[in-house]
Amino acid sequence: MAAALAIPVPDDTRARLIEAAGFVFSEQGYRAATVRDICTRANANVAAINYHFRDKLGLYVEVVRVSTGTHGDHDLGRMQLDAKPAAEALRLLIAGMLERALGRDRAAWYLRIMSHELAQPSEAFPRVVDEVISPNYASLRGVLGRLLGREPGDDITRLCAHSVIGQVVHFAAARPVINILWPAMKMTPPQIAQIAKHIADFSLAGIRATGRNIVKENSGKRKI
Amino acid sequence: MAAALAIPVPDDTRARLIEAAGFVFSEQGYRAATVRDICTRANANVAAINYHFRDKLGLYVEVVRVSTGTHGDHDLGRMQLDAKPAAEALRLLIAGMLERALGRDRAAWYLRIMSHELAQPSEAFPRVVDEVISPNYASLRGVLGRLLGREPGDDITRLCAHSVIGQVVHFAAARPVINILWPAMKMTPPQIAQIAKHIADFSLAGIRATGRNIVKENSGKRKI
DNA sequence: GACAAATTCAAACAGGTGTTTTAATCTGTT
DNA sequence: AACAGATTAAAACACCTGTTTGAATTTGTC
Repeated sequence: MAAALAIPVPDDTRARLIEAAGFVFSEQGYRAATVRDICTRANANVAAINYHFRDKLGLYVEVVRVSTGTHGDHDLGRMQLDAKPAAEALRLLIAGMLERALGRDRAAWYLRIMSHELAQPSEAFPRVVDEVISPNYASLRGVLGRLLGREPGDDITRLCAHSVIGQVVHFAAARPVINILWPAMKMTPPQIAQIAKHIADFSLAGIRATGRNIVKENSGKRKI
Repeated sequence: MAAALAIPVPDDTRARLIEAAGFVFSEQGYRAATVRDICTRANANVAAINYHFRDKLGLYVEVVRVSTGTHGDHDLGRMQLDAKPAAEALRLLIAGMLERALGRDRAAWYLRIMSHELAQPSEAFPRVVDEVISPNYASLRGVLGRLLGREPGDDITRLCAHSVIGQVVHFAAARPVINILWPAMKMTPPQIAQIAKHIADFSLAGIRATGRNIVKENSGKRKI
């Protein structure tokens, strides 16, 4: 936590480029971001990107690698989700994703870049899905499977997983709209915690009801 | 309904441009779409856009205007939501949004363009929010307010509204990722109906639990 | 200090973008 | 048929994109 504040402006060009690129890519997405903008913010020459990362895409995958390596599924792994009650694990997962997504530091890059990939897949899309989205999706399905008493691969489990992801991603990605529609919502830390609590409460009720209804309707296994 | 199928390829250039632009804008967003691509699909000259709509932005706002005028909040108004039980109204709202968003015809433009605006606001963003998003947001909050026994402007009502919107938008916008993570989900009409039912069940349970929990925690009015 | 490698820099490149221009063509009216 | 206006067409425009070039500068090593 303190370390992030201790390295506001790295001294070597390569690190400065990653820092600036992480911000710009997470703000505008891969395609809309321009190398000139990134280089200006990094106090570097236009040719620096091509020298250090071969091309724009090379810089992008490096940013993705860095942001997931430091704050991605490794973090989720360290949470030791399996050792906790499923409901507690879900609350931690949601709060963790939301805080990272709405923060201003490097930890925020990861989910914002993902939401841009959702809206407009880049050339690195297959790789991003495989290395980042897929494992996190699996973790979430694991927790939800325990809550539902179903397999992680079950259709019901998957539907619930997407309901949770959709809420988190929406609060992270739709901030410009929310600022206009709901001016009182300033996304301050306590407000973020409140949102996380809401999503968790809302989702846990939805998950429990979904499990109950499905069982009620059809007491066997059900496929869509 | 039948009328939409009766006009697959309009004969005059202006209409063909709107048709092609609606598809391209909803697929790629305002910025990533190119006028040359649109004109090629419309069998029109590159200069046609500037002649008929002044510039690219003029064509865009016209597409937005058309898609909301024919299938936007007017449709929601025609649903006569107030005359129905709140839970029923919510189910209709969700199913309506999802079908329009995942369809292939002009009705799909509207929500897809909105999701692109969320990820990357265009120059027309304030206008789009005012004329399209805001009224639909109000309709949804009205229904949710009835379910929760709260004002449409209440913080709890707003949180629930965003939970519903987030789920719908996610299933509409994240289709490329879902195709990879969940190959069995082909988004066929029956599957879309199943998703709509899931979101409605999930959300109704979440809404009821949210109302209950808030009242339980604090029996007065509560502000975040 | 001298040399070689690594790094930075300004400039230019090729390709794509939205837009404008100017002439050609079509359309409807007298 | 002839004219005037509306529409289309090809070409060029100015600007921005990512990338490359080749020289200047810095850095590390003997």
